[in-house]
Amino acid sequence: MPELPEVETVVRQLNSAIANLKINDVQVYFGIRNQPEQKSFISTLVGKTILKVERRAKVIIFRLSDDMTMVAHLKMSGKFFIHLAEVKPDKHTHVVLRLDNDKQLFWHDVRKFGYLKIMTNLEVDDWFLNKNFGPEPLLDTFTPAVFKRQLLTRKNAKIKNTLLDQSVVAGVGNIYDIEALWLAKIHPLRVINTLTDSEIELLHQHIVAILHKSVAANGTSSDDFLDTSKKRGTFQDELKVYGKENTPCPRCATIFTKIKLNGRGTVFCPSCQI
DNA sequence: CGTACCGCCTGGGGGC
DNA sequence: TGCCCCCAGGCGGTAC
Repeated sequence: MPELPEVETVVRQLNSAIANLKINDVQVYFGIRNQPEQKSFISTLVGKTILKVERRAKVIIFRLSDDMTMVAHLKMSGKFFIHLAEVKPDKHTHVVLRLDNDKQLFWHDVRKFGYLKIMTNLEVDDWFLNKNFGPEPLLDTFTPAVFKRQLLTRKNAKIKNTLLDQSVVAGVGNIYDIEALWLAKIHPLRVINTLTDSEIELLHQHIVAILHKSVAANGTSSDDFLDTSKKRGTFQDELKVYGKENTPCPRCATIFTKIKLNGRGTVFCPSCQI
């Protein structure tokens, strides 16, 4: 489940591998979510140059020539692969871009939740405004005070749910949410209103630290995340809580509990997360 | 308005 | 071996 570190890993690789390459041909093997006009999808892309690749929240942004932009969301299982010209698509490859230098960019998505969408640069600005994404947690401007202000926009909600709200903080998903709460010793059901300033500061510190560490490890491949070369990240080796229900807490040896919160598996220590 | 929760989609794993 | 059911979850849409 790609979150900020996994998306950042993909964006860096895309940017170094395909920036400044021209799109010479486009094949679509499956209808693209949010982009029903398949003909215009293809005709808009062909002939454009990929100027650079960026990230905002968990969205991948391909800046194209002629003031156009393609955005992509990996959702659960979306992947970009960079292949040489002779590699053939498999049953889950939905789009292939043939690029300069005999490179191909594959859009691959088993569960089909992800999307690609093409807009003009004017449209994409509006699209992002409408998303109302919160602050980027890896920027210096994401201070404890900013974090507190963002949290207080949802003062009666549970902290576990609130960290997943992309308008509060951009880029946190279920894995880093669970891990950061354990590191900060905060129970996932705590209501925002009840958090002390020192708890908020501690949580802020752990969110920033874990995201940085995971980016350095090329993300978490506890499920099926792969980078653009089909390589796994390594941060799953450093997870303390996610996927470890019914095993002892490394801090206090109490057996981890698992509950479901808004349909998401939530593992925590019932003893030292208060 | 704030908050909670369904459903999209598929492969993998457990139970029998 | 095979069948069935459940699980994973980001987030848009919707209900309350």
